[in-house]
Amino acid sequence: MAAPAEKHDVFKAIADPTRREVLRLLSESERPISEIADHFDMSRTAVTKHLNILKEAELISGRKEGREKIYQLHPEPLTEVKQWLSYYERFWENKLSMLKHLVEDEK
Amino acid sequence: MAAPAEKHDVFKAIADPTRREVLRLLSESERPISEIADHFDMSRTAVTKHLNILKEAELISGRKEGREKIYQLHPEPLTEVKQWLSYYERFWENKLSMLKHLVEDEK
DNA sequence: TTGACACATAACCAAAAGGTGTTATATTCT
DNA sequence: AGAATATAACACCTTTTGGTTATGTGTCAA
Repeated sequence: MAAPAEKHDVFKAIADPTRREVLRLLSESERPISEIADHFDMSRTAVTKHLNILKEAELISGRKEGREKIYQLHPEPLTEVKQWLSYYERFWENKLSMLKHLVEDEK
Repeated sequence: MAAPAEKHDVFKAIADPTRREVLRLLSESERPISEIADHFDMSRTAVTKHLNILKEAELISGRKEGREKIYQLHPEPLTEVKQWLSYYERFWENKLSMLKHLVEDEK
């Protein structure tokens, strides 16, 4: 049975600065956990927890390679955030929309 | 000490579904607290807490009008999220070599 | 095959988040 | 003035989050 798409939703996943930094690191290149942990002032176990949350949000995935586990970025779920955000873009891109949006039937 | 001891960042503010729903409600029109609370299955007190978090993130503002407090959307801080996202957009829009292996299609 | 390495997992803890109800204050309407 | 309404402020409870240390499992290399 397929994993539930959003056990951890993306918004929660990116809410934490540490996790955002992890995503940035992985956007540069895939890395093993130890290399990721070196960038933070916390234990490797704590980093692993963050990685698991990101993995449940399907923002990263890990493959085993020998005794290392290499994590890599999966940016697709971020489209959900982008779509959510696009609804609000009109409010700052054209100021007049504060009146306009009243006529829209959203949802 | 101009900086508030606990400035809620935007990412944290939008991480909660209830708060995102509040933003959506306020995007339709400004509303008093009681009207917002009617949309949720929780106490008005709990809603007020969410409003305060949104206010600290400067996503909403409230003005007193008689005995009511009217809350209004301020979408500007969302630009921070948009900018953060734009860094990752290229990863799914331009198919950079690093992410070649990502062949998942969208729903 | 023994020992060091890389990671996972479990047990535990403190603090923050998210909820409740009650009381207090300010405003409006008779 | 007094009653009703809207919100703020306060105290408290429970769950989640983010971290720790300790221990276990699989892999590589001498």
